[in-house]
Amino acid sequence: MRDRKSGYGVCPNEEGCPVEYTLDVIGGKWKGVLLYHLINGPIRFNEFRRICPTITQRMLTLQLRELEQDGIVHREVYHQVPPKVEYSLTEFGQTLVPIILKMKEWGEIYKNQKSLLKSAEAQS
Amino acid sequence: MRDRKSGYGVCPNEEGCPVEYTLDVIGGKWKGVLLYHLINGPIRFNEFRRICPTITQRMLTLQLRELEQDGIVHREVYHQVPPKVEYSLTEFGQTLVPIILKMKEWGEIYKNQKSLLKSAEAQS
DNA sequence: CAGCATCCTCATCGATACTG
DNA sequence: CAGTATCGATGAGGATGCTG
Repeated sequence: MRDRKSGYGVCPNEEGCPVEYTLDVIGGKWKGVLLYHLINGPIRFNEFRRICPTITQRMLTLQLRELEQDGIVHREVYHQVPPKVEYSLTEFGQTLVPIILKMKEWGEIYKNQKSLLKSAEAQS
Repeated sequence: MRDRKSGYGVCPNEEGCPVEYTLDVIGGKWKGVLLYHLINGPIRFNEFRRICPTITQRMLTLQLRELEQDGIVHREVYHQVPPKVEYSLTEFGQTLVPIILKMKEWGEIYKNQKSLLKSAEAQS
């Protein structure tokens, strides 16, 4: 992911790939999850680490930076000791909320159902 | 992507990551695009290659296989000469259509707007 | 036509150590 | 607390050649 330089516009002769653009923004390994949690309000760096213990510090930083650069996430630095940084959705980021929620919804519904369908298809 | 073995369930202590599951299914580099085009009906292998000229044969095969294994896409083989294989959305795959369309919508709207917001934020 | 197999490259990601 | 820097391993992905 994040090969936007060469990534977006992979279908040069055709207009119909805005889906790809969207996926490029939210399709990172962790971005969906991070965004999902940001819906409820600002989150601090180490809060994320608690929420997703398996994400490495490095990845968390990188993914957040990308979201920040895409204008999805705002990074608010409080210059104090100890330091405090809060991440939140920008107005632009808010426009993604419906999609995130739909993905959440779908995941909840079909997370289990899929295995059923798969085994059913395997028999046919 | 497609590290489902270790990928899904990265937030072990928490339930709220169905988003991740969904992204795992549609988040592949090309899956979104492939699915998007399948909304309009079955597509043959080389049709895809025409639609997305930059995708390699190998990648196309792999991505389609994954979608097939996830029960999203159906692969219909016509045993004839020359061979013909048609890919289509399964019923299960159809449940993803609203999400795909929402992503398409978002991509269309914000593809341009983003750059505006970004430059605006850069100045602040 | 619609692939599979192989080789190889380069980006991604994790682990570890260090910092304002 | 919230990172950055560096190194090394892994695996995604491209190029090429062959097949039913």
